Amino acid sequence: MDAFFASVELLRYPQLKGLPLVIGGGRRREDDQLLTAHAGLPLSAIPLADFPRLKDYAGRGVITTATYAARQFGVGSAMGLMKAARQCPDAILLPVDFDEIRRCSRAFKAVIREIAPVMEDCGVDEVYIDFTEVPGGQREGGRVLARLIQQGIFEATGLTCSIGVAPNQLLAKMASEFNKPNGIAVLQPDDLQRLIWPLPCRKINGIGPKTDERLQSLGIRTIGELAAQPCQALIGPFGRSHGRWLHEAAWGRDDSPLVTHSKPVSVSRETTFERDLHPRHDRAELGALFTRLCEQVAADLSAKGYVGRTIGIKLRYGDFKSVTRDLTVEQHTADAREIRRIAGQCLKRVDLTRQLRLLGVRVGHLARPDELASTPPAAGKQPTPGESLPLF
DNA sequence: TCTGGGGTCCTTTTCCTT
DNA sequence: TCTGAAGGAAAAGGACCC
Repeated sequence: MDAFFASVELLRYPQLKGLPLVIGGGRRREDDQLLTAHAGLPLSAIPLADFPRLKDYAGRGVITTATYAARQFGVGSAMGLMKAARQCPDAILLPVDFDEIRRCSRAFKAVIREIAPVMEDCGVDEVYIDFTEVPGGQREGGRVLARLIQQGIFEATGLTCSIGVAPNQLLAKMASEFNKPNGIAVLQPDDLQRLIWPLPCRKINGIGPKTDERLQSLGIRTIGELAAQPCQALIGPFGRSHGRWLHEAAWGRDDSPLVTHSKPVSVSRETTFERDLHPRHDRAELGALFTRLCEQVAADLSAKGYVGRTIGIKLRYGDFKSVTRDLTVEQHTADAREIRRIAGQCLKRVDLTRQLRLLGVRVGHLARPDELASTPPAAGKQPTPGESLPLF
């Protein structure tokens, strides 16, 4: 029996379709002022007229998502807000409503689990589902079950979604793009040459801008052209592992199983400043931000029930170059002051003479506190005793 | 000119131990 | 005691995803 997978993607804010509207990444000071002015109201209850237009907004950020009306002006996900403002100055700029997104995310996953319990969670708005063992999962090649799921999600959340059904995850993901925003596409194994090969390589989940650029420089633009390359010809420029993967992907082959249970690898918080800050001249401001990031990471760890022993920092300089430093210690922790202390040690190993645009704090090597009770402390570097002078 | 935030995974380099 | 090889863990960077 074939395995069937479906990739479901929620289309956010469909109730606002028709309006040129974008959702901005991150929470800005203006958003907080707006929310304060409408104290107690959920975002959805604030009149649209009260939100700023892109042309009135001057600041850093990117677009998280945009309605189709806004996309007609050439704005779309991941575009800088400044650039978007030039393309579509009258678009309305909404802040991200994290609470609402989390609520919808939980609701739509609950609907799916009820119908098809073997599910891989891929973020707030995407999942893979194994149809194989679901009664009736094979009817009309999976279309019947997909329709049932679509309907259930709409009833629970008022949101539409697109679903792709295919013999594996790689193809299901691509199929889900075929009939956006509210469609179902069923891909059979012999559809590969007709429907997949004409697509640009970038459509393969895992081929990003860098790999695409290198493929283009080799004269490879479509998935079909990639498939026509002997595997050996790809191993040369891309290495054994990546080259083989590219070849397999072009032929629609993917035997990766669904990951139904996973534990987090790391927890982090980072923030881009409204203006670049200098470690010396803006020391007080940076110090407060640094402490707050550590407190947030500690709170996130506690909320999730984890402790970690690799503490790291991330800096982005004014020229957008990033560096990271981390330190693994013996004792796991979720304590904000301890994280702050170890992250402070990491700070001593980076160049602090240049303007910074971003600062982040990360904790990895996670474990549950009850897992540690029975195991001896792991090896790691002991923090130097006696240090603690804050750099910011 | 512009480029968020929170993640995962992979590769390469570095450092330490045997 | 010195040296080199080998292997593992940690560190750092980069690509990618939603």
